[in-house]
Amino acid sequence: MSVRAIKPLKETQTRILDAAEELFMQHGFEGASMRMLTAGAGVNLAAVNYHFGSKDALIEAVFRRRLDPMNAERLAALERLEQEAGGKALTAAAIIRAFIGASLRMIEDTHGGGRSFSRLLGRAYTEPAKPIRQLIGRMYAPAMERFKAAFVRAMPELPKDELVWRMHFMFGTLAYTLAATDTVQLIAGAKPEDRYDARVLEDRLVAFLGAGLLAPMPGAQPVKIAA
Amino acid sequence: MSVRAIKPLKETQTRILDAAEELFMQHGFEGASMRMLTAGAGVNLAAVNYHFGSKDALIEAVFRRRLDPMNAERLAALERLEQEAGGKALTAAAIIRAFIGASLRMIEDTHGGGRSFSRLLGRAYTEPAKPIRQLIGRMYAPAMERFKAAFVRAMPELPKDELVWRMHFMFGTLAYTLAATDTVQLIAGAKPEDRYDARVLEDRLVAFLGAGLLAPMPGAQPVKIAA
DNA sequence: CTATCATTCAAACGTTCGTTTGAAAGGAAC
DNA sequence: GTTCCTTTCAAACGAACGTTTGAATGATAG
Repeated sequence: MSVRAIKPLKETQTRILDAAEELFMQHGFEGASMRMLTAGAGVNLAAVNYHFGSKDALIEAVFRRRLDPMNAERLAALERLEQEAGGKALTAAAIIRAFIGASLRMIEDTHGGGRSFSRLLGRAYTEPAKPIRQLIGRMYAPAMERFKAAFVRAMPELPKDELVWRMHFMFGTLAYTLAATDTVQLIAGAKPEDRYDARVLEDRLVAFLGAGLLAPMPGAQPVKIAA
Repeated sequence: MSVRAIKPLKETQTRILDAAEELFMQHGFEGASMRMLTAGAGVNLAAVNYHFGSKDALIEAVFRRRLDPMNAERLAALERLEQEAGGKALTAAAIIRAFIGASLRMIEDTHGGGRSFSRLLGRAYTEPAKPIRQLIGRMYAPAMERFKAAFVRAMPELPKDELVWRMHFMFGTLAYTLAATDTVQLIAGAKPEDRYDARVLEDRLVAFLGAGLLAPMPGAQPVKIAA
């Protein structure tokens, strides 16, 4: 662990991670072969097994590199909001913004590779392979608990069952928006060029999700909420 | 094309399609091998290539079998609504219900295999493989055009750009809800047992999505809509 | 200069992949 | 009974997969 050991080691590992991010996004985890990955990174075929141990371990490393800081940023944003508010309740819209902001800012990170990762992340939620889903679930768990509690405080009159569902829906919207920036063009008229303006996208998402989260309860009269 | 030719042929093809639906859902398109698929269907390894030509053609057949009728059902529901309404404008909620109903009813079809397919469909939207995405897009195109027009009539004051985005969000919520009924459990407290009650789920989705679609425009004051 | 050690490299490992092949099976037509 | 034709079957195809190996490489420490 001398000076020598640090620089070239990190060099190679980083190049592999960057290439993996891009190629996993393009071809999926099974579709991107070791030969593809190492060729894309400009390293020897054996380098992934040497530095990470296996392909599965590489997949985990790809997620861990971005997801841990991203969730930390989320939590920091939420705590900043709560401190600024003193004891007062936050609005649902503000909490949503804290949650999705970290994801959306990554879309704009074109040269740092964040954009590839954000799309990859959007796809990972529906990945068939169980280990990957479990990994994602584990990495998100602490942040989700915190945000759920924040939403409960912001909307005390909304039943917990319903909140859980609506957070689920919110997550789906975000995941799909991240994943599909370049994929299925289901609706004619979508303009790809403004998809990557994170600020506009954030406003649109907050408007849509905020209204959805605060919607009147499904079955009952318009204002059953006031109990 | 005698009597003989029809019965056993459909038998084998159907068994392959059923097994493929289930196994593609569990392992993904690349993860489910031909040997897995044919073993699951109880047919010879060569049967897929004989009846469908290739694995890719099988994937297409799996989607086509369910998706074409599903979109036809969607369009029929919309037209029924419009006829019932006479010349009057439909509500956004009613249109949403017509759109998502066909998908949700499939979740409840446990013995017919529809449930496997609905989850598979949810995943296909974020599939890395381009041919699959293009296939899905092509199959949805006519229905999406129709529903977009219906939403425009129902919400004439909403700018078209914004509508396209909100339909995109709506689609994401639906796709994720279909795909994730058994996958990522991001939010603690979600109860799997009531996930498959399509009627309750439909009401919840309509409440959430209806509010989102009708949300005030993002940037401006609460009632910029009235222009 | 020599010894050490993390890293890179070309080559090969055994396995599994999707597909093809040619023969066997078996009912229908005459 | 023989011919025809669709379907099934066991076996094999070459290609690509993730991983392992043992020798070269090259910078560092004594």
